Amino acid sequence: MASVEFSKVLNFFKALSDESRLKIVGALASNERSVEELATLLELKAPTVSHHLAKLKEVGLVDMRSEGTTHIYHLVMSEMRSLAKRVLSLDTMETFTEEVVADAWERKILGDFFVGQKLKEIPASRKKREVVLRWLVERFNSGKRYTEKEVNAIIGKHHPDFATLRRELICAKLLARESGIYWRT
Amino acid sequence: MASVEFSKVLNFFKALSDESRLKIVGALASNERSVEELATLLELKAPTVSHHLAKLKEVGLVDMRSEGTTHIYHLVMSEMRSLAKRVLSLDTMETFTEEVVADAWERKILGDFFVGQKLKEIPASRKKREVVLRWLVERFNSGKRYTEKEVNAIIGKHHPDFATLRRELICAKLLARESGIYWRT
DNA sequence: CGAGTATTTTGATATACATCTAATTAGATG
DNA sequence: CATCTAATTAGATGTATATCAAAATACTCG
Repeated sequence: MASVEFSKVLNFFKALSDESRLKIVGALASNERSVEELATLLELKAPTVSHHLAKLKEVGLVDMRSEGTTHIYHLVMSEMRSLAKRVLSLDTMETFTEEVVADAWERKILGDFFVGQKLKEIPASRKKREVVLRWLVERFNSGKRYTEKEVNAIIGKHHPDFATLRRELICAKLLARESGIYWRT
Repeated sequence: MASVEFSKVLNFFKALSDESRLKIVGALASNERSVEELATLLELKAPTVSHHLAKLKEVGLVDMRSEGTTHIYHLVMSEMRSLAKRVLSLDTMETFTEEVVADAWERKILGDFFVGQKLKEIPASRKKREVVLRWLVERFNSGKRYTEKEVNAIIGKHHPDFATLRRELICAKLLARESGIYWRT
């Protein structure tokens, strides 16, 4: 379900969505610093800072080197940049909700409004109506030309009010008409 | 305390640090969508989605237009880009922990280890010792040259173990020495 | 090895907030 | 105006997690 890319970006945001952690990153931006040092700067206890640093380390935004018993943390700018760059990309974001799911809505609507081939009623909302219309227009062959009678017959198989639906199809630019002849756009 | 810049960036991260909201952004990346549509896509109830959209709108990442009773939301890419760009900047981050606070740590150490002008003990940790040494070197005039006896006397006013401290000052490159003569670097 | 210091881990507490249902508001339709 | 649909708001509940104190671990030095 959730791609690895998605989790990575989500964890990046989670890591930086805390006031203390963002301040830690700020403090490390100018200098590497020890835990106690950060605790003093942020007016927090050492265990709290340690906890935050662990989270930042988990997503690779900071790293540590030991000097005696002192642990000195520093930013990993490459990771910072790489993640921020990814966020900038529309392409990346689009993958967050997979295309498969993209039709879930339409399928639901069709399920709601159809019993077999019969349209129960014409949806009131424009969005839903559009889904039904796109389904309807599939009953027509691309390229083929239809008289109004033929159009009415085809639509009529699915709902009695063929006139309204025909008009809607034109309005939605799914069908085109010229001097009594209809065709798919 | 917290600059407006800081809050802006923090709220940006907070807004995107939730799985559902990140998916919403993903869904809106390819298309504008209604509340109900998003609810179907994410398998959430409409009120939940509404709640998330309100948060995203608050930070300016999405905006809305009404069409009948339907509210259609869309991404505000300019805001997205502007905020993400800001995050990339080291300069921005450095302002998160203000410079004023930057000395808090050093002041605390000095308070901990000094009683008046007297150094209670030489800090064991390198970091703390360095702070004390930087304070000590301030007792010397820049440019002036000192004999070892003079150096010992000055340091001796603050702590009996002038020999250790003198060596440390050299080692930390705060004082320089050549043929028995010392000066500030 | 024993004492001291820096850090981390553990456990407890409190707050923030994602989610849901139910109730309300607002627009459209007949 | 009554009704229907879409959205939002209010209220309730459960989960996640920031924080701290206390205990455990790791390293240094005499």
